[in-house]
Amino acid sequence: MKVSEIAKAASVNPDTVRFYTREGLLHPQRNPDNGYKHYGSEDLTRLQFARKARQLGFSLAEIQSILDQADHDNSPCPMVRDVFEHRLAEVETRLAELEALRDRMRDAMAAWSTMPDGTPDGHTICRLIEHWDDSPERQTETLSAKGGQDDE
Amino acid sequence: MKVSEIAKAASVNPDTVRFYTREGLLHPQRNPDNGYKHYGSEDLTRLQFARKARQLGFSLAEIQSILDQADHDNSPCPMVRDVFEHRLAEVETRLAELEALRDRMRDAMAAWSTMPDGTPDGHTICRLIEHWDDSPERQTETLSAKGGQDDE
DNA sequence: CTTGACCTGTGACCTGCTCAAAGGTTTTAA
DNA sequence: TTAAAACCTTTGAGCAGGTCACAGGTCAAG
Repeated sequence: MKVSEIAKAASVNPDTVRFYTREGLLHPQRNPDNGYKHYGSEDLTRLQFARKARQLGFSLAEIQSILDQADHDNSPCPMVRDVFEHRLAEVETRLAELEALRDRMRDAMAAWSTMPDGTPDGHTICRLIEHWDDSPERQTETLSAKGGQDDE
Repeated sequence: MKVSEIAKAASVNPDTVRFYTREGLLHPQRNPDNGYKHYGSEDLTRLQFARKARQLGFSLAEIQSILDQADHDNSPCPMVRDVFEHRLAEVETRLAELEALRDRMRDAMAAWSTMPDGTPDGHTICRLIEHWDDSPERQTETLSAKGGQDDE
C-alpha cells in the first residue's frame, strides 16, 4: 500500500501516516525504483492500533513503547500494563473533574435562565468562573449574590 | 505586584504570567525607573479567572473575548453565553466518551486479572486496543478469544 | 561591592498533527 | 504520444498553550 492507500484504509490524513512514519511508528519498505514508501498489512494494524490508542489518551511515545514491546514479545512487558493502569487512573480523575464541571455549568445555565433580568452580563459570568472552586453548593448563591464586594 | 508575586498569588508559573501579558490578557503598568511590569489586583482577578476558565476548557481567545466584554460591560454580550453553552455541550460529549472509555478499560483490566496465564503480553493488549470500537458487549469475548486469526 | 535573586525581551522547544512548497513519478484521457 | 492531473518525495512552517533558556539589566543583603 502507498501512503494514501493506508491512510484511507485507516481513515486518517496521509500526512499523519507520514508523520507516524517519521516518528518511527510505521516501518514501510522502499520501492527502489521511485523511492515510494510501501506499507504492509502489519503497518496498517499498527496504524489502526495507534489511532485507537490515541483516542484512549495514550501518547505517541507510549504507543511506540507498547508497539516495540509487542514486536519482540519475548518479554512479558509489565510496563505495558503499567501504562494502561496509569492511563485508567488518569481517565478516572479527568472524568470526575469533568462531571463536577458539567454539574456546575448546568447549574449556572439554569440559574441564568431563571434570573429576573434574563441576560447575564460579563461580570456575572466572570464572578461565576472566578469562584468556580468555592464549595459547589454555594454556586447559585454566588450567582444571585452578585452585589458583593468589588475588587477595585 | 511584580511578575513573580502575581504568579505566586495565582499559583502559576511566572512565564505563564508573561505569556498572558504578551497575549494581552493582563495589562500591567510599567515602572518607568526600571521597566518592570507592575500588576494590580484587577490583573490578579483576571489571571485567576483565566486559569479557572482554562480548566473549564475555554481557549485563551475565548477568555480574552469574555474579559474584553466584561471590561466595558455596557454590552449584554450574548456571545459570552454562547461560548459557555457551546463549552457545556463539548464537556458533555467528552464526558460520554470518557465514560465509555473508562468502562472498556475497567473491563480490560478485570479480564486480564482473571486470565489463566495472569500477565498479558503485548499482543493481548494490542489486540484489545485494536478492536476497541467493536461493539462494547464483545470486549471480554474479544479478550478471551485470543486464539483468533493472526496478522503475520 | 559583590553575590544572588529577581527583572527584561527574545526566541527555541514540546505534542500531535496539518498544510504548503518544490520537485519527481505515475496515471489518465484526449 | 503527450499533456495534465494526481499522486509521491522531503523539508519546513504553523497551530495552542505554555515552558524553559539565554543574555543582560536591577535590586536587596551582607
